[in-house]
Amino acid sequence: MDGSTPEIKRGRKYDQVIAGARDVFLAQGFEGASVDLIAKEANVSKATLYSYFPDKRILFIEVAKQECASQAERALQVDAPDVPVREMLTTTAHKMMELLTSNFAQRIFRICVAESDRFPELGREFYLSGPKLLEDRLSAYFEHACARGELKIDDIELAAMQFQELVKSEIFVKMVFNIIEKPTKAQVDRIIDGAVEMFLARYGV
Amino acid sequence: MDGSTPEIKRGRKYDQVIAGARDVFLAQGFEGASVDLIAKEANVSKATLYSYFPDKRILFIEVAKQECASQAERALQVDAPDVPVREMLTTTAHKMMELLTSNFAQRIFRICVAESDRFPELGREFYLSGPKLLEDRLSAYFEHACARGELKIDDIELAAMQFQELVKSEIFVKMVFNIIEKPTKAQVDRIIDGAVEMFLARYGV
DNA sequence: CCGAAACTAAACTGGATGGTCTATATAAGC
DNA sequence: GCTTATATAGACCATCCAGTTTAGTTTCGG
Repeated sequence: MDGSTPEIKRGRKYDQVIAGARDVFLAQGFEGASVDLIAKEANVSKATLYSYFPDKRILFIEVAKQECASQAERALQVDAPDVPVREMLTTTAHKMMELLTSNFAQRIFRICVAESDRFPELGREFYLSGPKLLEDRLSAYFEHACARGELKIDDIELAAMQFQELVKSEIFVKMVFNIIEKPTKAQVDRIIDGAVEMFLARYGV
Repeated sequence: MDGSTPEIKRGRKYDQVIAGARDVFLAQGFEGASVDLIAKEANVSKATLYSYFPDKRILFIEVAKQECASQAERALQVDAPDVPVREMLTTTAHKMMELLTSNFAQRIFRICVAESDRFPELGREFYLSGPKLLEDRLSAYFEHACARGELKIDDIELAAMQFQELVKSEIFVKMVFNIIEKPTKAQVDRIIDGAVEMFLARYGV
């Protein structure tokens, strides 16, 4: 989307390095990923890698930030403001669920949680490009819906967060902790219907 | 509580080892904690430590499991079945919030998330002694309240999970990702009141 | 086609760490 | 006081890994 990554770049194999690093970090986490493996995976020599990035940490946060930003944008679209509320909530919830249950989201979530002590800016990045982004989009929609008289909400931000949490409910937690592998369609529908119903009971007109 | 830990134990400095290991693992995670440091922290020689536990992994899951089990029991009490619903929801939410925002909970959550791939049983343990335990207790209460006619719930388990998620909403996430250090009283009240209100709007009579 | 810039493979350094081993010391029961 | 079980310090080993260096090779603009 932005054509060129600003700061530390130079040289033609930059993209290979990033791609290789992404794969390895995603699969193994920060500690687990060895620079040798990243270099091999990227089909690049270690020296080249180190000519781009002064050290492993910087490579890591570069990759992680990039990944957070790109993925969320893709998946967290919210319907146009004029779609009826129930429909909008349902489709948004399904999109969320798709993302939440993806292998990718699970992995990056785990890494961000684990490393957000060592890399404070990483936690922040994840939050902004995930939960916060969606909150903003939902808020914008809710604003319209309130104006239209379809919803009645005092604290719009709160409502947006609540909806997110309701959708995450159970399934995400169970997946993170390896209780289930993938939810069945029935499980998903139960959670989503429950979330929509609850939301409308509270904020519907 | 149980007097003696069953399997791998032998020798009189066992408790010291566990205590030292708990401190170090909690502060540093699995990889970050070196066995030398644990031994030093426990005032025990490395040889002694290895005479109790065949390796670091086993020491780790022993400690982690123990910690999951003990802490949750303490904090996740739910009011007696005859307390009015609104009151019960509010006090339970406050207890949850206390636990969720504690340094301890943050640390162990992070560790369990990070390591539940490497140690599948750990994730399971955490889930059972945390979210699942509370779900069961809430469910039991809700059952009574339904019978009493104070609530009307079809899917009680779902309701219990939903309430938990609503309480966790925003604050827990923000803390995990280092957006905020500790919530203010105002923030807490906003979330909890919002959760209770929403729950009652959906399931109140 | 030449020369600089980018890249490469692989050896190497230095440091950390899990786990073992040995030789010694304390403590308790007899 | 002697025996046995347990604990101790710390040296030691093998492994792994981040990061550097070197000596040689590819790529590509001019």
